[in-house]
Amino acid sequence: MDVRFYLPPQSAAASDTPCLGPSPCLDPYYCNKFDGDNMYMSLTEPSQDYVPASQSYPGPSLENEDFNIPPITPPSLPDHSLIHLTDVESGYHSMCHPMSQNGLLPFHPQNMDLPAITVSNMLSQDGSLLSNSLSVMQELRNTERTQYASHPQMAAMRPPVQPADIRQQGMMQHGQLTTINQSQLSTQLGLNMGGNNVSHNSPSPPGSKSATPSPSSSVHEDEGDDASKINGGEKRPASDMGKKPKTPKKKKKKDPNEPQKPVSAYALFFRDTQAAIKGQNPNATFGEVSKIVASMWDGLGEEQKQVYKKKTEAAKKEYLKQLAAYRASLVSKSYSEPVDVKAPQPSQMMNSKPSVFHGQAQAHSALYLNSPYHQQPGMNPHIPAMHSSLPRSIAPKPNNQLPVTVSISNMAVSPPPPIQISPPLHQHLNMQQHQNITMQQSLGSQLPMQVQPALHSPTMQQGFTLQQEYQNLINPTSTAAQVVTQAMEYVRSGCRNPPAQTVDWNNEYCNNGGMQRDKALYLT
DNA sequence: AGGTTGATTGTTAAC
DNA sequence: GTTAACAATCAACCT
Repeated sequence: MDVRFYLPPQSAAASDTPCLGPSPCLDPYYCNKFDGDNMYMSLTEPSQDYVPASQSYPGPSLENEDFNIPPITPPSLPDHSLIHLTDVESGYHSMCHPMSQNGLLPFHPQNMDLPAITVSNMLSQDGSLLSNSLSVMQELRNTERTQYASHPQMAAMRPPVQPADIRQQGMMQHGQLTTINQSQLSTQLGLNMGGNNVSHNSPSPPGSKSATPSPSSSVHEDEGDDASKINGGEKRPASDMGKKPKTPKKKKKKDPNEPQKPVSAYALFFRDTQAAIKGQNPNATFGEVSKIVASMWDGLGEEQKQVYKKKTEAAKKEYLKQLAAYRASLVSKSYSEPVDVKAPQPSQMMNSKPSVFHGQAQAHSALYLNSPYHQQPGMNPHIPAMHSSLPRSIAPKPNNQLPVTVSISNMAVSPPPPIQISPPLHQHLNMQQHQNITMQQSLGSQLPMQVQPALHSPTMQQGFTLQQEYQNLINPTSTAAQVVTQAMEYVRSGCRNPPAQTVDWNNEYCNNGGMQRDKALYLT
């Protein structure tokens, strides 16, 4: 019998993260504390800069992926000195992100018939950020139906049973679980549920096991191997258990440094909402949560959806910027690589995929127009082979459990290994340096490392580039401290007075940023 | 197809 | 041989 103890990737890092309560909390997700008066519930909120632990680390993907948006990491970091503050103590909690600092949720069981759980990242009806607080009236079990019974208005608002409702009904069969009253949830979220005030129970049968089955891994296996393993007594994939056969997913390998595509509006909504749902129903399965989120999304007002869509669009724009920088760095890398790599044989050059480079070069030709390198005929034939050697050898295998540098520069890239670059190649890096010139102007003094040879690594340069881009977005003239100050001012003002020239603080900080950093900190 | 989350498990590398 | 880290997979739903 093989007994495993699974330690979530975040946990190790979380152990030294101030998990905010009287006692240490090793679980970054369910960090519940009770200090006598307040119960703190940590709902670590996934965020855009959250890098999944199970991220693959493939070679550079140079295909024509024209849509990747990397995580955007706001420049400021949460002040963990405030983590113990309650709403009263930290005035702005109630205005914006009651738990954005650390994911802690003030919980006052003595004050309520219905304990409230506050969840961030929610939008108000008019599209502006509510305090991002979602006070979920946590119903005790079996209260859902009585809600409608005792509140005729709500009962009247209850829409005809919809498919999602049917699903929910099915989910309500179990009474053991904490009930989520979605109408109240929505109300607390400030979301216009469009009359879709359907209560959602997220039953998890007592003793229900994990939300998801654990199919056997199939890292190497083909479909045929699946059968053999299954027959060998291993756990059968859920797809074999009376469910529709699932098409085997074959994730293509991606460069870990490659900007990540922006997630859809729905995905953002899912991120924001699932934490609340899980907070209410820790035992809810993913499927149940997903259904609830979906029904909430259905009931979401168009304005609210638009807010999410705008965020997606903003992320898209940011992605395009970062993608350009990323691809530029790839090309720059490709120039530096050959130093230590044998020149490819002619046949290799023929077999290499010209599109790999050419596609990139074309896609970003504007970036390279000034590159002397590109003006040198006869150089291109080396490029494909250079790329072929790029992948993992250059990009260190990211380890999410390691203390990935928390610096802003790390938001999109992993710490690059020192790359030895011969002097001539530094010339070619000028291309990128040119791109980064603004970055260097403002960050140069702050980043003395910049002069170190290792930082000629395109990867690092890219990181700085992105950092600078982000900073420029916020306020081209701001220092990091000023940025933080602006953020704090904004938050204190209830997220209603975005500082001039700032990036969309609603999106980047008030709505997500704080939690993003919480998540990021857990990861570190 | 790929994104959301988290749990689980197989594989692999390191000791 | 043990252990830790990584990668893959699944759930329901949306884009």
